[in-house]
Amino acid sequence: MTSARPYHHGNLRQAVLDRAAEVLRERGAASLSLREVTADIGVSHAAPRRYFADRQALLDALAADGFARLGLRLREAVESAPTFGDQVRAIADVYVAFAVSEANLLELMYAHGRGGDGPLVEARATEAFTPLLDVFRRDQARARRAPGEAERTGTLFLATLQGIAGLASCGVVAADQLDGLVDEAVARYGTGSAAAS
Amino acid sequence: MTSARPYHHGNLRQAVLDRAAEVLRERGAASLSLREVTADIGVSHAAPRRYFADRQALLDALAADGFARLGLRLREAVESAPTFGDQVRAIADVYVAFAVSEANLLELMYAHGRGGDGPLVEARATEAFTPLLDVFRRDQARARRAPGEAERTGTLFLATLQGIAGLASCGVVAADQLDGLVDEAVARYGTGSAAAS
DNA sequence: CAACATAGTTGTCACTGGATACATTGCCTG
DNA sequence: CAGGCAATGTATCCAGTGACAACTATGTTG
Repeated sequence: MTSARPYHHGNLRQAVLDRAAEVLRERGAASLSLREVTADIGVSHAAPRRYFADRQALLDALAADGFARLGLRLREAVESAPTFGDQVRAIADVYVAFAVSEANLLELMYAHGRGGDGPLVEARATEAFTPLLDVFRRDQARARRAPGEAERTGTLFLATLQGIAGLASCGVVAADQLDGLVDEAVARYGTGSAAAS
Repeated sequence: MTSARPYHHGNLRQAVLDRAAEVLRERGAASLSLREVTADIGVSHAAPRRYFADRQALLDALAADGFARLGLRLREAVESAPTFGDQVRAIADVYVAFAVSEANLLELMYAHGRGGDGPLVEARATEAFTPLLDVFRRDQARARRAPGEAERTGTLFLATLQGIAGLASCGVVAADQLDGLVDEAVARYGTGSAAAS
């Protein structure tokens, strides 16, 4: 292992993704340089080209991975919560935690939609939000509501969480206000049809 | 004073800002090149250095200007609406319209907070949102609520609007869902102290 | 072992942004 | 009104970056 690095890295694609994710988290997508990443890994500057056609492809992969991880966490959160209210609470906690700790990644994930080219990313995005919307769909099934209201409420809840996290990331919302905002959002959206009380 | 002299541009700073705003709107901050802007204006690429120390300074100025314009529109919206509900409605319309039509600018405005350096921008941001929060503060004054609740509700409303616009910009929310979401947000936050329901 | 496919390297080019030395203009003072 | 001087714009150079093409090392297979 201390011998000269083998010609074949063996897992270069993943190594590039890992290091790029670190840089992204620390300094943002704008200052993510392919050359720096390759230098850190210890390969030549053109090595990743085989796996990522260009810089944008690497960013796409990072965004897609981000959606996959976010979706997984949302799914786990929903599955581990018994009631609608608990699920809403768990979703809020998971989403805001993700959004705050990986603010740069989330920005990349969303900024990407405007770029236009990224069918994979878009698919991952809708897939990631499915568990969230399902929570509201199931709640709607228990009550009598206008069709489509679950999607609208769920999307509005998602938008609220995203907005909270965004304002927190950019400093408009102070850190000590964050929990209170999340609490209020959960209170407003988590009562659903069951807890009309 | 603004007479077109062959040598002294006379209004170079504003010309750079104007052209940069166009490029930002069309193609985003990432592909905003000082050289391209100066070429479009017809001066050399180093000319703006007198006014903008570097590229980031130009972006800062654009973001600050964006907050100023957004704040102005919010203020006008509030002043032209008589009741609390109307004001909330007007704020929502103005904010979402701004966020959708100037998505790249808004991204720059928010992304900036993370950059760290920008006291001016931060001041402009809080200033821009003052009219919005004031609307909720006045509503709170009419009702008896816990102190600070107005700020929290207002901030939550702002977060919701920002989230809606963000999801719409990146395609997670389709264009034909946008109005419905805004309507529901207004319904949820615009009833204020009057409708405790 | 020879031919081939795969994985990574080297070299190069175009472009971008920052820095600096220099030129031109117009004001300002003695 | 002449010479200095600051404001303004120009001409160049340098470093970093992404894209691309040609080359080389390694693994695989008949």
